[in-house]
Amino acid sequence: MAGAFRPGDKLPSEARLTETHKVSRTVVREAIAALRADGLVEPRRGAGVFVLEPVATAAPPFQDIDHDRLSSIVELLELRAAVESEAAALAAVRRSPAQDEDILDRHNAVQAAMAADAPTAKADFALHLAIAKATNNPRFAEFMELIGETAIPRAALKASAQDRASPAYLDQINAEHAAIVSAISNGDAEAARSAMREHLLGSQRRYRTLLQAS
Amino acid sequence: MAGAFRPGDKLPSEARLTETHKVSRTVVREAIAALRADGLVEPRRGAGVFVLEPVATAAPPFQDIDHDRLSSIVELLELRAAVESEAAALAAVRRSPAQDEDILDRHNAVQAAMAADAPTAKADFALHLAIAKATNNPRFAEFMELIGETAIPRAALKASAQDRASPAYLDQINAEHAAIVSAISNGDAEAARSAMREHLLGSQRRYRTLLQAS
DNA sequence: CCACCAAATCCGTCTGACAGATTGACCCCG
DNA sequence: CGGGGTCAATCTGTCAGACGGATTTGGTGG
Repeated sequence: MAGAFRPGDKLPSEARLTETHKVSRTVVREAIAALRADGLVEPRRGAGVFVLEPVATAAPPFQDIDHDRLSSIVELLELRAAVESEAAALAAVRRSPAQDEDILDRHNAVQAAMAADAPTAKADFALHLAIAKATNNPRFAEFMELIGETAIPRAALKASAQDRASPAYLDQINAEHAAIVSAISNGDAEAARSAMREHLLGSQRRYRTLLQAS
Repeated sequence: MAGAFRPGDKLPSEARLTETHKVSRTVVREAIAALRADGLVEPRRGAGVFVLEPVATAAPPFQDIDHDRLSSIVELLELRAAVESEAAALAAVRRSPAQDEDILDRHNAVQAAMAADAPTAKADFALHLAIAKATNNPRFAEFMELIGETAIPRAALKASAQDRASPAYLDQINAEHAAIVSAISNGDAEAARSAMREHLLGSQRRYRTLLQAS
Protein backbone atom coordinates (compact mmCIF):
# COMPACT_ATOMS: atom_id res chain seq x y z
CA MET A 1 0.00 0.00 0.00
CA ALA A 2 3.00 2.26 0.40
CA GLY A 3 3.16 5.07 -2.09
CA ALA A 4 0.38 3.70 -4.25
CA PHE A 5 -2.19 6.30 -3.28
CA ARG A 6 -2.46 10.01 -3.57
CA PRO A 7 -4.52 12.37 -1.43
CA GLY A 8 -8.15 12.08 -2.34
CA ASP A 9 -7.82 8.51 -3.58
CA LYS A 10 -10.17 5.90 -2.19
CA LEU A 11 -8.62 2.82 -0.65
CA PRO A 12 -9.95 -0.57 -1.70
CA SER A 13 -13.03 -1.52 0.33
CA GLU A 14 -12.66 -3.51 3.52
CA ALA A 15 -14.22 -6.50 1.77
CA ARG A 16 -11.71 -6.35 -1.02
CA LEU A 17 -8.77 -5.88 1.34
CA THR A 18 -10.02 -8.89 3.29
CA GLU A 19 -9.85 -10.99 0.09
CA THR A 20 -6.61 -9.52 -1.15
CA HIS A 21 -4.73 -10.01 2.08
CA LYS A 22 -6.47 -13.21 3.26
CA VAL A 23 -7.30 -11.73 6.67
CA SER A 24 -10.52 -11.10 8.48
CA ARG A 25 -12.32 -7.82 8.33
CA THR A 26 -11.31 -7.14 11.95
CA VAL A 27 -7.67 -7.00 11.01
CA VAL A 28 -8.39 -4.68 8.12
CA ARG A 29 -10.46 -2.39 10.27
CA GLU A 30 -7.82 -2.17 12.97
CA ALA A 31 -5.20 -1.33 10.38
CA ILE A 32 -7.44 1.41 9.06
CA ALA A 33 -7.98 2.62 12.63
CA ALA A 34 -4.23 2.95 12.96
CA LEU A 35 -3.92 4.90 9.70
CA ARG A 36 -6.77 7.11 10.81
CA ALA A 37 -5.08 7.78 14.13
CA ASP A 38 -2.04 8.98 12.21
CA GLY A 39 -4.19 11.31 10.17
CA LEU A 40 -3.38 9.46 6.95
CA VAL A 41 -6.91 8.39 5.97
CA GLU A 42 -10.46 9.47 6.54
CA PRO A 43 -13.17 6.78 6.55
CA ARG A 44 -16.55 7.96 5.29
CA ARG A 45 -19.50 5.73 6.13
CA GLY A 46 -21.20 4.53 2.97
CA ALA A 47 -18.52 5.97 0.74
CA GLY A 48 -15.16 4.41 1.58
CA VAL A 49 -11.82 5.21 3.13
CA PHE A 50 -10.04 8.18 1.58
CA VAL A 51 -6.41 9.14 1.62
CA LEU A 52 -5.65 12.45 3.27
CA GLU A 53 -3.00 15.00 2.50
CA PRO A 54 0.00 14.08 4.61
CA VAL A 55 0.57 16.50 7.45
CA ALA A 56 3.91 18.13 6.92
CA THR A 57 6.40 16.92 9.48
CA ALA A 58 8.97 19.50 10.24
CA ALA A 59 12.44 18.14 9.68
CA PRO A 60 14.64 18.84 12.67
CA PRO A 61 16.86 21.75 11.76
CA PHE A 62 20.60 21.51 11.30
CA GLN A 63 20.57 17.72 11.43
CA ASP A 64 21.36 16.99 7.79
CA ILE A 65 25.05 17.27 8.39
CA ASP A 66 26.91 15.08 5.93
CA HIS A 67 29.98 14.08 7.88
CA ASP A 68 31.57 12.69 4.74
CA ARG A 69 31.24 16.02 2.99
CA LEU A 70 33.72 18.29 4.70
CA SER A 71 32.14 21.45 3.33
CA SER A 72 28.98 20.53 5.25
CA ILE A 73 30.96 20.77 8.48
CA VAL A 74 32.54 24.06 7.49
CA GLU A 75 29.15 25.57 6.72
CA LEU A 76 27.92 24.82 10.22
CA LEU A 77 31.16 26.04 11.74
CA GLU A 78 30.62 29.41 10.06
CA LEU A 79 27.20 29.72 11.66
CA ARG A 80 28.58 28.56 14.98
CA ALA A 81 31.40 31.07 14.82
CA ALA A 82 28.82 33.84 14.56
CA VAL A 83 26.67 32.62 17.43
CA GLU A 84 29.32 31.37 19.77
CA SER A 85 31.63 34.36 19.57
CA GLU A 86 28.68 36.53 20.60
CA ALA A 87 27.82 34.02 23.31
CA ALA A 88 31.34 34.16 24.69
CA ALA A 89 31.20 37.96 24.85
CA LEU A 90 27.83 37.93 26.60
CA ALA A 91 28.96 35.20 28.97
CA ALA A 92 31.94 37.34 29.96
CA VAL A 93 29.54 40.12 30.95
CA ARG A 94 26.64 38.19 32.39
CA ARG A 95 27.90 34.97 33.93
CA SER A 96 27.14 34.24 37.54
CA PRO A 97 29.81 32.81 39.84
CA ALA A 98 28.15 29.39 39.59
CA GLN A 99 28.12 29.56 35.79
CA ASP A 100 31.75 30.65 35.82
CA GLU A 101 32.59 27.63 37.91
CA ASP A 102 30.58 25.37 35.60
CA ILE A 103 32.53 26.60 32.59
CA LEU A 104 35.80 25.90 34.38
CA ASP A 105 34.61 22.44 35.36
CA ARG A 106 33.69 21.66 31.77
CA HIS A 107 37.02 22.95 30.55
CA ASN A 108 38.78 20.69 33.03
CA ALA A 109 36.64 17.78 31.85
CA VAL A 110 37.77 18.31 28.26
CA GLN A 111 41.38 18.37 29.44
CA ALA A 112 40.86 15.19 31.42
CA ALA A 113 39.35 13.44 28.40
CA MET A 114 42.32 14.52 26.30
CA ALA A 115 44.81 13.34 28.89
CA ALA A 116 43.02 9.99 29.07
CA ASP A 117 43.05 9.72 25.26
CA ALA A 118 39.27 9.36 25.50
CA PRO A 119 36.65 10.78 23.13
CA THR A 120 36.17 14.46 23.81
CA ALA A 121 33.09 15.33 21.76
CA LYS A 122 30.69 15.11 24.67
CA ALA A 123 32.87 17.09 27.03
CA ASP A 124 33.65 19.60 24.29
CA PHE A 125 29.96 20.17 23.60
CA ALA A 126 29.22 20.51 27.30
CA LEU A 127 31.79 23.30 27.52
CA HIS A 128 30.25 25.17 24.60
CA LEU A 129 26.77 24.67 26.06
CA ALA A 130 27.88 25.98 29.46
CA ILE A 131 29.16 29.12 27.77
CA ALA A 132 25.85 29.55 25.93
CA LYS A 133 24.00 29.16 29.21
CA ALA A 134 26.20 31.74 30.86
CA THR A 135 24.79 34.35 28.45
CA ASN A 136 21.60 34.10 30.52
CA ASN A 137 19.70 34.43 27.26
CA PRO A 138 17.91 31.13 26.70
CA ARG A 139 18.09 31.56 22.94
CA PHE A 140 21.79 30.84 22.90
CA ALA A 141 21.40 27.60 24.84
CA GLU A 142 18.45 26.71 22.64
CA PHE A 143 20.61 27.19 19.56
CA MET A 144 23.40 25.03 20.98
CA GLU A 145 20.96 22.27 21.85
CA LEU A 146 19.52 22.49 18.36
CA ILE A 147 22.78 21.80 16.69
CA GLY A 148 23.70 19.28 19.35
CA GLU A 149 26.94 17.49 19.90
CA THR A 150 26.92 16.09 16.39
CA ALA A 151 28.23 19.51 15.46
CA ILE A 152 31.40 18.70 17.37
CA PRO A 153 32.54 16.03 15.02
CA ARG A 154 35.71 14.09 15.32
CA ALA A 155 34.59 11.37 12.96
CA ALA A 156 34.91 13.72 10.02
CA LEU A 157 38.59 13.94 10.68
CA LYS A 158 39.07 10.27 9.92
CA ALA A 159 41.57 11.03 7.23
CA SER A 160 43.89 12.66 9.72
CA ALA A 161 43.58 10.42 12.71
CA GLN A 162 47.27 10.72 13.43
CA ASP A 163 47.17 14.50 13.35
CA ARG A 164 44.19 14.54 15.66
CA ALA A 165 45.82 12.50 18.32
CA SER A 166 49.08 14.39 18.16
CA PRO A 167 50.13 16.31 21.23
CA ALA A 168 50.56 19.46 19.17
CA TYR A 169 46.96 19.34 18.00
CA LEU A 170 45.55 18.65 21.41
CA ASP A 171 47.69 21.38 22.93
CA GLN A 172 46.39 23.80 20.32
CA ILE A 173 42.75 22.99 21.05
CA ASN A 174 43.38 23.14 24.74
CA ALA A 175 45.12 26.49 24.48
CA GLU A 176 42.25 27.88 22.45
CA HIS A 177 39.75 26.65 25.02
CA ALA A 178 41.84 28.09 27.84
CA ALA A 179 41.98 31.50 26.17
CA ILE A 180 38.18 31.54 25.86
CA VAL A 181 37.56 30.39 29.39
CA SER A 182 40.12 32.78 30.84
CA ALA A 183 38.68 35.77 29.00
CA ILE A 184 35.17 34.90 30.18
CA SER A 185 36.34 34.43 33.73
CA ASN A 186 38.14 37.77 33.57
CA GLY A 187 34.96 39.43 32.32
CA ASP A 188 36.71 40.58 29.16
CA ALA A 189 33.94 40.45 26.56
CA GLU A 190 35.98 41.47 23.55
CA ALA A 191 38.79 39.06 24.37
CA ALA A 192 36.25 36.27 24.86
CA ARG A 193 34.55 37.09 21.57
CA SER A 194 37.87 37.17 19.76
CA ALA A 195 39.15 33.98 21.37
CA MET A 196 36.03 32.02 20.54
CA ARG A 197 36.04 33.35 17.01
CA GLU A 198 39.67 32.35 16.54
CA HIS A 199 38.93 28.91 17.97
CA LEU A 200 36.10 28.25 15.53
CA LEU A 201 37.88 29.89 12.60
CA GLY A 202 40.78 27.62 13.49
CA SER A 203 38.45 24.64 13.24
CA GLN A 204 37.32 25.94 9.87
CA ARG A 205 40.91 26.25 8.70
CA ARG A 206 41.68 22.71 9.82
CA TYR A 207 38.72 21.47 7.83
CA ARG A 208 39.52 23.59 4.82
CA THR A 209 43.00 22.14 4.89
CA LEU A 210 41.40 18.69 4.71
CA LEU A 211 39.24 19.82 1.84
CA GLN A 212 42.28 20.93 -0.09
CA ALA A 213 44.16 17.74 0.70
CA SER A 214 41.39 15.60 -0.72
CA MET B 1 -8.85 7.84 30.19
CA ALA B 2 -6.90 11.04 29.83
CA GLY B 3 -4.14 11.51 32.34
CA ALA B 4 -5.19 8.60 34.51
CA PHE B 5 -2.29 6.33 33.55
CA ARG B 6 1.41 6.46 33.85
CA PRO B 7 3.99 4.65 31.74
CA GLY B 8 4.08 1.00 32.68
CA ASP B 9 0.49 0.99 33.90
CA LYS B 10 -1.88 -1.63 32.51
CA LEU B 11 -5.10 -0.42 30.95
CA PRO B 12 -8.33 -2.14 31.98
CA SER B 13 -8.90 -5.30 29.96
CA GLU B 14 -10.88 -5.15 26.74
CA ALA B 15 -13.70 -7.03 28.45
CA ARG B 16 -13.86 -4.51 31.25
CA LEU B 17 -13.70 -1.55 28.90
CA THR B 18 -16.55 -3.12 26.92
CA GLU B 19 -18.66 -3.18 30.09
CA THR B 20 -17.59 0.20 31.36
CA HIS B 21 -18.28 2.01 28.13
CA LYS B 22 -21.22 -0.09 26.94
CA VAL B 23 -19.66 -0.75 23.54
CA SER B 24 -18.64 -3.88 21.71
CA ARG B 25 -15.18 -5.28 21.90
CA THR B 26 -14.57 -4.22 18.29
CA VAL B 27 -14.87 -0.57 19.23
CA VAL B 28 -12.49 -1.04 22.14
CA ARG B 29 -9.97 -2.85 20.00
CA GLU B 30 -10.03 -0.22 17.30
CA ALA B 31 -9.47 2.49 19.89
CA ILE B 32 -6.52 0.55 21.22
CA ALA B 33 -5.24 0.13 17.67
CA ALA B 34 -5.30 3.90 17.33
CA LEU B 35 -3.42 4.42 20.60
CA ARG B 36 -0.92 1.80 19.50
CA ALA B 37 -0.40 3.54 16.19
CA ASP B 38 0.46 6.70 18.09
CA GLY B 39 2.98 4.80 20.18
CA LEU B 40 1.05 5.42 23.37
CA VAL B 41 0.34 1.82 24.35
CA GLU B 42 1.77 -1.62 23.81
CA PRO B 43 -0.63 -4.60 23.80
CA ARG B 44 0.87 -7.84 25.11
CA ARG B 45 -1.06 -10.99 24.27
CA GLY B 46 -2.10 -12.79 27.44
CA ALA B 47 -0.92 -9.96 29.65
CA GLY B 48 -2.82 -6.78 28.76
CA VAL B 49 -2.35 -3.38 27.21
CA PHE B 50 0.40 -1.30 28.75
CA VAL B 51 0.98 2.43 28.70
CA LEU B 52 4.21 3.50 27.07
CA GLU B 53 6.50 6.39 27.82
CA PRO B 54 5.28 9.26 25.69
CA VAL B 55 7.64 9.99 22.83
CA ALA B 56 8.99 13.48 23.23
CA THR B 57 7.65 15.70 20.50
CA ALA B 58 10.15 18.27 19.53
CA ALA B 59 8.78 21.75 19.97
CA PRO B 60 9.59 23.93 17.02
CA PRO B 61 12.55 26.06 18.02
CA PHE B 62 12.40 29.77 18.63
CA GLN B 63 8.62 29.89 18.36
CA ASP B 64 7.79 30.62 21.99
CA ILE B 65 8.28 34.32 21.54
CA ASP B 66 6.07 36.20 23.94
CA HIS B 67 5.34 39.38 22.07
CA ASP B 68 3.89 40.95 25.20
CA ARG B 69 7.09 40.37 27.08
CA LEU B 70 9.56 42.78 25.60
CA SER B 71 12.56 40.97 27.02
CA SER B 72 11.57 37.94 24.94
CA ILE B 73 12.06 40.04 21.82
CA VAL B 74 15.38 41.41 23.02
CA GLU B 75 16.68 37.91 23.69
CA LEU B 76 16.02 36.86 20.13
CA LEU B 77 17.46 40.11 18.80
CA GLU B 78 20.72 39.34 20.59
CA LEU B 79 20.95 35.99 18.85
CA ARG B 80 19.99 37.54 15.55
CA ALA B 81 22.62 40.23 15.94
CA ALA B 82 25.25 37.50 16.22
CA VAL B 83 24.07 35.54 13.21
CA GLU B 84 23.05 38.34 10.92
CA SER B 85 26.14 40.49 11.34
CA GLU B 86 28.21 37.48 10.29
CA ALA B 87 25.78 36.85 7.44
CA ALA B 88 26.16 40.44 6.22
CA ALA B 89 29.96 40.11 6.21
CA LEU B 90 29.83 36.81 4.32
CA ALA B 91 27.27 38.18 1.89
CA ALA B 92 29.60 41.09 1.11
CA VAL B 93 32.29 38.59 0.16
CA ARG B 94 30.31 35.85 -1.49
CA ARG B 95 27.23 37.33 -3.12
CA SER B 96 26.63 36.75 -6.78
CA PRO B 97 25.45 39.60 -9.03
CA ALA B 98 21.94 38.10 -8.99
CA GLN B 99 21.94 37.92 -5.22
CA ASP B 100 23.20 41.49 -5.02
CA GLU B 101 20.30 42.56 -7.20
CA ASP B 102 17.87 40.57 -5.08
CA ILE B 103 19.04 42.35 -1.94
CA LEU B 104 18.58 45.72 -3.61
CA ASP B 105 15.12 44.74 -4.80
CA ARG B 106 14.14 43.71 -1.28
CA HIS B 107 15.53 46.93 0.14
CA ASN B 108 13.46 48.88 -2.36
CA ALA B 109 10.40 46.86 -1.40
CA VAL B 110 10.83 47.81 2.27
CA GLN B 111 11.12 51.45 1.24
CA ALA B 112 8.01 51.19 -0.91
CA ALA B 113 6.06 49.67 1.97
CA MET B 114 7.18 52.46 4.25
CA ALA B 115 6.25 55.12 1.71
CA ALA B 116 2.81 53.53 1.30
CA ASP B 117 2.39 53.41 5.09
CA ALA B 118 1.83 49.68 4.66
CA PRO B 119 3.02 46.89 6.98
CA THR B 120 6.71 46.23 6.44
CA ALA B 121 7.34 43.03 8.41
CA LYS B 122 7.12 40.75 5.41
CA ALA B 123 9.32 42.93 3.21
CA ASP B 124 11.74 43.46 6.09
CA PHE B 125 12.09 39.72 6.65
CA ALA B 126 12.56 39.13 2.93
CA LEU B 127 15.48 41.56 2.96
CA HIS B 128 17.13 39.81 5.88
CA LEU B 129 16.54 36.43 4.25
CA ALA B 130 18.04 37.60 0.96
CA ILE B 131 21.17 38.64 2.84
CA ALA B 132 21.35 35.24 4.54
CA LYS B 133 21.02 33.54 1.18
CA ALA B 134 23.79 35.67 -0.27
CA THR B 135 26.20 34.03 2.18
CA ASN B 136 25.88 30.95 -0.02
CA ASN B 137 26.00 28.91 3.16
CA PRO B 138 22.58 27.24 3.49
CA ARG B 139 22.87 27.26 7.27
CA PHE B 140 22.30 30.99 7.45
CA ALA B 141 19.15 30.84 5.35
CA GLU B 142 18.02 27.84 7.40
CA PHE B 143 18.45 29.86 10.57
CA MET B 144 16.48 32.79 9.20
CA GLU B 145 13.65 30.52 8.10
CA LEU B 146 13.65 28.93 11.54
CA ILE B 147 13.04 32.17 13.33
CA GLY B 148 10.70 33.31 10.59
CA GLU B 149 9.12 36.65 10.09
CA THR B 150 7.54 36.55 13.54
CA ALA B 151 10.97 37.68 14.67
CA ILE B 152 10.40 40.96 12.85
CA PRO B 153 7.70 42.19 15.14
CA ARG B 154 5.98 45.47 14.84
CA ALA B 155 3.04 44.40 16.98
CA ALA B 156 5.23 44.46 20.05
CA LEU B 157 5.68 48.14 19.57
CA LYS B 158 2.01 48.79 20.22
CA ALA B 159 2.77 51.10 23.08
CA SER B 160 4.63 53.45 20.79
CA ALA B 161 2.53 53.40 17.69
CA GLN B 162 3.05 57.12 17.16
CA ASP B 163 6.82 56.79 17.38
CA ARG B 164 6.79 53.90 14.96
CA ALA B 165 4.97 55.76 12.29
CA SER B 166 7.03 58.91 12.70
CA PRO B 167 9.12 59.98 9.72
CA ALA B 168 12.19 60.15 11.97
CA TYR B 169 11.83 56.51 12.96
CA LEU B 170 11.24 55.28 9.45
CA ASP B 171 14.14 57.34 8.16
CA GLN B 172 16.38 55.82 10.81
CA ILE B 173 15.42 52.24 9.89
CA ASN B 174 15.76 53.01 6.23
CA ALA B 175 19.20 54.57 6.71
CA GLU B 176 20.33 51.54 8.67
CA HIS B 177 19.10 49.22 5.95
CA ALA B 178 20.76 51.37 3.29
CA ALA B 179 24.11 51.25 5.11
CA ILE B 180 23.95 47.45 5.25
CA VAL B 181 22.92 47.03 1.64
CA SER B 182 25.49 49.51 0.42
CA ALA B 183 28.34 47.86 2.31
CA ILE B 184 27.35 44.44 0.94
CA SER B 185 27.09 45.78 -2.58
CA ASN B 186 30.51 47.41 -2.19
CA GLY B 187 31.95 44.10 -1.00
CA ASP B 188 33.04 45.64 2.26
CA ALA B 189 32.66 42.79 4.72
CA GLU B 190 33.63 44.65 7.87
CA ALA B 191 31.40 47.60 7.08
CA ALA B 192 28.51 45.23 6.35
CA ARG B 193 29.10 43.36 9.60
CA SER B 194 29.25 46.57 11.55
CA ALA B 195 26.21 48.09 9.87
CA MET B 196 24.06 45.03 10.49
CA ARG B 197 25.22 44.84 14.04
CA GLU B 198 24.37 48.49 14.64
CA HIS B 199 20.97 47.97 13.04
CA LEU B 200 20.08 45.09 15.32
CA LEU B 201 21.66 46.65 18.39
CA GLY B 202 19.58 49.70 17.55
CA SER B 203 16.48 47.52 17.59
CA GLN B 204 17.58 46.20 20.95
CA ARG B 205 18.01 49.70 22.28
CA ARG B 206 14.59 50.70 21.06
CA TYR B 207 13.08 47.72 22.86
CA ARG B 208 15.12 48.30 26.01
CA THR B 209 13.82 51.87 26.03
CA LEU B 210 10.33 50.46 25.97
CA LEU B 211 11.21 48.11 28.80
CA GLN B 212 12.37 51.00 30.91
CA ALA B 213 9.32 53.10 30.07
CA SER B 214 6.94 50.36 31.25
C1' DC C 1 10.69 -22.77 49.73
C1' DC C 2 10.71 -24.00 44.99
C1' DA C 3 9.07 -26.14 40.92
C1' DC C 4 5.45 -27.73 38.13
C1' DC C 5 0.89 -27.95 36.39
C1' DA C 6 -3.70 -26.50 35.60
C1' DA C 7 -7.05 -22.99 35.40
C1' DA C 8 -8.07 -18.30 34.67
C1' DT C 9 -7.23 -14.29 32.20
C1' DC C 10 -6.12 -11.70 28.25
C1' DC C 11 -5.06 -10.38 23.48
C1' DG C 12 -5.40 -11.71 18.31
C1' DT C 13 -8.22 -13.37 14.80
C1' DC C 14 -12.22 -15.22 12.51
C1' DT C 15 -17.19 -15.40 11.25
C1' DG C 16 -21.83 -13.86 10.65
C1' DA C 17 -25.28 -10.44 11.21
C1' DC C 18 -27.56 -5.92 11.34
C1' DA C 19 -27.84 -0.69 11.06
C1' DG C 20 -26.96 3.63 8.94
C1' DA C 21 -24.89 6.42 5.16
C1' DT C 22 -23.59 7.07 0.46
C1' DT C 23 -23.59 6.37 -4.45
C1' DG C 24 -25.18 5.14 -8.83
C1' DA C 25 -28.61 3.66 -11.95
C1' DC C 26 -33.10 3.83 -13.67
C1' DC C 27 -37.57 5.67 -14.33
C1' DC C 28 -41.00 9.19 -14.59
C1' DC C 29 -42.65 13.75 -15.28
C1' DG C 30 -42.52 18.41 -17.00
C1' DC D 1 -33.93 16.26 -22.99
C1' DG D 2 -33.11 17.44 -18.30
C1' DG D 3 -34.06 17.18 -13.53
C1' DG D 4 -35.84 14.94 -9.52
C1' DG D 5 -37.11 10.96 -6.92
C1' DT D 6 -36.75 6.14 -5.66
C1' DC D 7 -34.54 1.88 -5.01
C1' DA D 8 -30.85 -1.34 -4.90
C1' DA D 9 -26.06 -2.01 -4.31
C1' DT D 10 -22.10 -0.79 -1.87
C1' DC D 11 -19.68 0.59 2.07
C1' DT D 12 -18.49 1.70 6.87
C1' DG D 13 -19.72 1.12 12.02
C1' DT D 14 -21.11 -1.88 15.49
C1' DC D 15 -22.49 -6.11 17.77
C1' DA D 16 -22.04 -10.95 19.34
C1' DG D 17 -20.02 -15.48 19.65
C1' DA D 18 -16.23 -18.57 19.03
C1' DC D 19 -11.50 -20.36 18.98
C1' DG D 20 -6.35 -20.12 19.38
C1' DG D 21 -2.12 -18.67 21.52
C1' DA D 22 0.35 -16.26 25.33
C1' DT D 23 0.71 -14.84 29.99
C1' DT D 24 -0.42 -14.79 34.80
C1' DT D 25 -2.00 -16.67 39.00
C1' DG D 26 -3.01 -20.05 42.35
C1' DG D 27 -2.60 -24.56 44.28
C1' DT D 28 -0.21 -28.79 45.30
C1' DG D 29 3.55 -31.78 46.05
C1' DG D 30 8.31 -32.76 46.98
